[in-house]
Amino acid sequence: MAYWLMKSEPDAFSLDDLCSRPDGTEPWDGVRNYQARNMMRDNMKRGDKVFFYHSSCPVPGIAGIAAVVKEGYPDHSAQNPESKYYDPKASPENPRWFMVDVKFERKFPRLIPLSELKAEPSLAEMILLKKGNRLSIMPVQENEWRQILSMV
DNA sequence: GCCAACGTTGGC
DNA sequence: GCCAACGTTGGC
Repeated sequence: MAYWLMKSEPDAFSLDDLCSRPDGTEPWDGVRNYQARNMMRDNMKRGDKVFFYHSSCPVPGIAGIAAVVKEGYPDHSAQNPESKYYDPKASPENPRWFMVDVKFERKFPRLIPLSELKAEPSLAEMILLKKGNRLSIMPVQENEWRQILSMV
């Protein structure tokens, strides 16, 4: 089992939104970055755990945990001209973009702010904290996962 | 709203 | 294949 971190803007889709979905499940559509796509298409497996990160908000940070419940499949929003995620280069033969389904697992009693993650020496190697990183989906090491859980 | 950092596009 | 221009991300 692997660990991941997925970013979402809470104004658009928050951990609470995920929790209130039927079955607590949501397709992670709209990712239009090849590195992130490849992770969803090739690497994220059913049962993997995900930190749900809130970005572009007053206090960015980790809000809780979700799990991968459906492995990579075509992101059909890319083929829907009505969708804001429409990509004219996507087709049934070449879907181009992929997504996974994630399911709500747990909301932390408090959000773990980015500032605390930055201040924790043992997290110095986290991809999230690397200068210039813009990935919206990234792997998390097991020791990083455990460290962050201890900060909840 | 600013801006650093990075990704993508497209002319050549 | 190079690289300048442009677009996006996301913290601050």
